[in-house]
Order: sequence, then C-alpha cells, then structure tokens
Amino acid sequence: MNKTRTSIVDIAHAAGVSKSTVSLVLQGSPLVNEKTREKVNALIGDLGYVYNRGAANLRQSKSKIIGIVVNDLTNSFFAELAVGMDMMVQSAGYVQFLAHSGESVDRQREVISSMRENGIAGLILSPARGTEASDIKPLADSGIPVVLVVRNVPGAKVSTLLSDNYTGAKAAIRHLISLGHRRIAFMGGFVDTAVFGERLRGYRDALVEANIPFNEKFVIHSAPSRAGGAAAVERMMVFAERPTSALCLNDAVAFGVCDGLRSNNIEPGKGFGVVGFDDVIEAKTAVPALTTVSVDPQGMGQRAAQLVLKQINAGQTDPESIVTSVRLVVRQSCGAPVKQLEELA
Amino acid sequence: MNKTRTSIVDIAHAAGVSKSTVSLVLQGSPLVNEKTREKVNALIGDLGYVYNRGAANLRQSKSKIIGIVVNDLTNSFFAELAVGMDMMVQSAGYVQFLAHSGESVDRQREVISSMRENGIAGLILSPARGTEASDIKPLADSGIPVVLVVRNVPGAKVSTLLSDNYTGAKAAIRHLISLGHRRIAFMGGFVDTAVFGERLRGYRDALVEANIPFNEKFVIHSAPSRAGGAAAVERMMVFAERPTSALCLNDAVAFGVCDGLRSNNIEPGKGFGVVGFDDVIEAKTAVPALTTVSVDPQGMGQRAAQLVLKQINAGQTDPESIVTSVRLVVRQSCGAPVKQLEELA
DNA sequence: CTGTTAGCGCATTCAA
DNA sequence: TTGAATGCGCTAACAG
Repeated sequence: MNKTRTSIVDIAHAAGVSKSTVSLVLQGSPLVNEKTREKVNALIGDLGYVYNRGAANLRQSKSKIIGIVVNDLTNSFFAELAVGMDMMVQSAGYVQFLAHSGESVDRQREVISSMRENGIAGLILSPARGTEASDIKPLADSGIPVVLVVRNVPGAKVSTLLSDNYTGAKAAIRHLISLGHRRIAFMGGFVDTAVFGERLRGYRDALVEANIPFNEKFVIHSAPSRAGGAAAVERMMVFAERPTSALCLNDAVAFGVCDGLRSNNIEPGKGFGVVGFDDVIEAKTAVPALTTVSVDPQGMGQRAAQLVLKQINAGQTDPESIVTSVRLVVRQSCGAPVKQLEELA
Repeated sequence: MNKTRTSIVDIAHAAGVSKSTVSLVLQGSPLVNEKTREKVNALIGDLGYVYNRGAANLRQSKSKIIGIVVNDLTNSFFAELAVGMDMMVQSAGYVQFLAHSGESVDRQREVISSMRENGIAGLILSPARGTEASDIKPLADSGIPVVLVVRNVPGAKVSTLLSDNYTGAKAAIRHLISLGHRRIAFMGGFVDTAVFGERLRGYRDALVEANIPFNEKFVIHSAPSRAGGAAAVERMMVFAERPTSALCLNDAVAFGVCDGLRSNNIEPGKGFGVVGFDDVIEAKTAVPALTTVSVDPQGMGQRAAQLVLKQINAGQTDPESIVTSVRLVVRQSCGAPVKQLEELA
C-alpha cells in the first residue's frame, strides 16, 4: 500500500544508527557489532524493507542483469535453450531480461537497445536470420560481453557457440557401424554450404576410420527438404548394391527419406536405418520416430550463460571471435530406433 | 571501450547547455528550441550516448519492467504464453524479466523476491503447483499489480485469468451436433474435480439447448488418463445403442479413446468423432490427429499483459480477486477432423 | 526557452 | 565500530 518504499534511512532511523551501518549489515560485512546487526535485521523484517538494487546498480555503475534474446521461443529447442540459461543465470544471482525477436532483425535491434538502456551486464543472443555484425558492434564496443548461440554472425568479433557438425556426423556413422551397417549413404544437401561440408567430412572420416572405403556414389545430393529426401531415395533404389542405412543432412530430409522408403514398401528403422540431424526442429513434432543427432539445448544454454558470466567477472569482452563447438549426441527419439543389420527385413 | 558511459552532463557540456535542457530533449519536450534540439541530438549520436533508464527509474521511483514467471517454459503451451506476453509488453515500451520456476515454489519465491528488489512495475505469474496466497501477498500489498494465469491460487486477492471450461464444453458439443451427431458421450474423469463438473455442465446444457435428452449412461467415468480413455471405450462397446462421438475430459483421455477405438477396428475421426480438451499439452506432439477444445495461449498471454499494464497505469491493484475466463475454441489439429455423421463408416 | 537546485536509494571514502 | 559527506545519472520544480 505504501506509495514510497521504505529505504535504508528509514530503518537506520528506526534502529538509531546511520544508513552506512545499515548498508554494511546488508552486505554482510564482518566489521559491524553483532547486536547492531541483529537489531537492524529485525527492523528490516518487520518494516518490510526491500533492497533497491536499482539504486545500488546506479551507484556502482554495474548490474546483475543479463539480457537474453531468442529468435523463436515458440520453437521448443529455443525454449529449452532459454531454460538452460535461466538455470545458470539464476544460480549466479543474476536476473534476466528475456525477449523474443520472432526472427525480426528490427525487433531484435529495438530489444537490444532497450536492454542496453536498462543496463545489462552481458548479452546472450540467438540471432535472428539476417543479423549483421553492426547490430552487435556498439554493444561489444562499449565493453558489454556478448555471446552468440546457435547461429553465427559473420564478422562479429564475439564468442559464439555452435554445434560441432563434424563430430556429430562421426558419432552418427559410428552408431550405424556399431549396429552392423557397412553400406551407409549420405543424403540431402549440396556442396555449397558450410554445414554440408562439415557433416560430409565427418561422415567420410568415420567410414575411413572403420576401414570402410568411401564410396562417392553413396553421397546422394538433393534439396535439403522433405521432398528432396524422398527424391534421394528414388535415386538410391536403382543401385545394384543398395545402402542399408543413411545419414541425412537434416531432419526434414530424413522425414522425406522415410516417405520415400514407405512408398517403396520399406519400413524406416526396420528395413533401412535413418539418422537425421535435428535442425528443422519445427518438424520434430510431426514424425517423432527417428534417430537423430542433436545438441542438448539446455546444456548449450548453460554453457552460453557460463561464458557471459565468466566474461563479466573477468571484466573483459573477448578481443577476438571465439567459436566454441557444442558436442552433438546421437539420440533415440521415441519410436523405432535403427535396428541391428541382421534384424533388417 | 569507455569504462564510464557518457551521461547527459557530458553531452550538455559539449553542446554548451545545461543538463536539464538535454533531459528535456530526451523526453521530446516541445518547449525547447529547435536549433538546440538538433545540436543536442547530433551530439547524442556521435558521442554514443545511451540513456540510463536505471537512473531515471530511481529518480521517478517507478520502472518500465514487468516480471513474468512461468512454471514450465519447456512446455510449449507456456512458451507460447510467454511469447504473447512479450508482444504486449514490448509494444508498450516495457521490458520483461522472465524466469522459469520449474514447478518449484522455492525457486519461484526466490525469483519473485529478486524481481521485487529490481523494481518491477507489475508481475504476471503462472504459479507453480503448491503456490500459496502468502507467496504473493507481500507483493500485492506493496501496491504492485499481480496477475495470475492458467492456474488459480486459492485465497489470493489478485486478478486471475483462467479458461472457461463451461463454454468450451458447450462449443465442443455444438460442434458435434452441427456435424449431425446426436448420441454423444462424455468420457473420462470423476465427479470430484471442479474441472470435471464445469465441463460436464457445459456438455449437458448444450445437449438440452439442442433438445437432445441428457442420457446419464453416456457419461462414462474413468481415470483421466490415456488408459482410462481406452477403458471407457470398452465399456461403451457393449451398449445396445452406441454413441457416435464423444467429448473427452482431456486430451490424454482422448488419445486413450482413439486407442480403444482402434483395437475395436474403428478408425477415430472417421468411424467415431473424438473431441478432447487440450490440457495435457505434453501429449499433443505425440498424436496430433485430433479435434480439440483449447485456449489460444498467445492470446491469453496478451490479455494477461494488457491486464497488468492497465493496472499499472491506473496506479492501483485490484482490491478484490477478479477471475476472468478466457474463451476456449474448437480447433482442428492437423489430421482427421470429426466427420459429418453421414460419412461415418 | 534555459539554467539552478535538490534529491531518488544506495555504496564508498574518510574521520571520529 | 560507526557517522558524515559525496556522487552515480537522471527528473522535477522553480526561477530567470
């Protein structure tokens, strides 16, 4: 009901001490008399005093607020990411401004500037598509640590957390090999993207590592879409010696591959092993019966939060862009996992 | 790089005016000379000045920050809710502290108190299970508007946004009637919960409204679970005159009903109309082929945000608890909708 | 139209 | 061990 919150002077007055003494009590300083401390704490309790962190922030010109802007909270991947960040941020005694950019760079810009005005100590950004280095440069230049997650921003000289496509692809192939597969295809995508290159390299290296010769024919290019996946299967069907499983560029392709298999009367998972990267997460809800290679979003969120916190405490933003990769793991979604080769129909 | 942000005095000095003048420019006050304004704005631009909202907040002892705490951001329903709030909050020029309580009342308490210290102007809370009125009382008493969403907190005298089960059930039954159904069952649940009572009442009233006699036998009690739904179907199968469709207490039951139907060789949607309330949202991703009655989470979030904002502007928190119901709408999820009666097999 | 003065609530020297 | 004085960056009267 009180229009004006009670402040340290109020309780100082009530306790018959000066406000500096109260301030010391609040900070748990050891150099204050035990009896005074108790009296003050008692007053704090029943006067309903609440610490005004804003005033403290102003005085010390630093804050315990972290800005987090996510491009699509609706996407469960990013929601989990946010939850992971939340855990670290809270347990470090910080609070977070969290905003949703909805893939709009304009909105993102507004939100970031608003956060800046509000004095954030650091920013974690999962950039909207089309974000440019200039969008984050002013922040970084003013000494506020910025960490990018999930997506890269070319030219931005800030720490970035991306998934490790190479190792992920390797893990997927090892998984298939461990199940007995030896003729493994790589489906979807074209050579022009970085992601394709990294994943294909992982695919090839894992094969070589297992003494399975790399077969150019088994890399079946197609559009990185559901339709593309189905098309890739059709092209595979004419092979004399067909693969028994495939790693797909992403989950959209993987779903398409399942479509294509079914229309050839092959049951995915049972008749043919399918593993996809978990990129097009929107689709995940539609066809859950798939083995995927994916990053643990909560873990990634936690790492991102740790990174900013570290930089905040070090009082220094990274001088150069540092790309850190997050491990990808093979996960069985609910539904039919890839079977041992011998069990295939 | 600057350790100390440039402030209004800096740009006042550079422009050769006083800081109050700069302040007026910042607020877009009309009572400042056009030329002075331009000069100031120019300086603001190239000195890289950023407004310190924290200082302003301190001075005016009010803020443009809204606290939002959600019990489970991982659940896409709540994520959408948060996005809806985000939209309103941002477009009203506010920023939001958003935290995830993970259904922990302890964590929720910590988070709320932290937000309070940081000077939020209002709070939107989707309470963790077990939240008590005492958890929000201090906040409300200190004059900070609180709005509860999705779940009720008994005894809390604050505005609360809940879904309108009665009208939702009515809408569902009207929908089925409009498709030609006349023998409609109500499946799942027991009489001891409020939700069951409200939905059953809507079911009955909608039937009566359409001059369809209410048939006690068609209310088939069962556990409010997937297994319960399947069991309900089994009990229905022995009826001489079987229903042609059913409204289910929630989506878990609805999925169970689909299970039960299939094991009796009836195709849900085609052979029998199934409508479920969209409660157990976690399950939604698993079996999307269902017609559901549900609240639009983004819309609910927007309404919640509007409510707090209104109360903030009115400078007054609701003296009494006000429960507002959010309309439930019948939605066709992707997949087979309920068919016209004549089309049933 | 613009400058002066006086705090908002707190932390931080420096004395006492 | 505690108190007095000072200022963080800003707004709000009130003068000029």
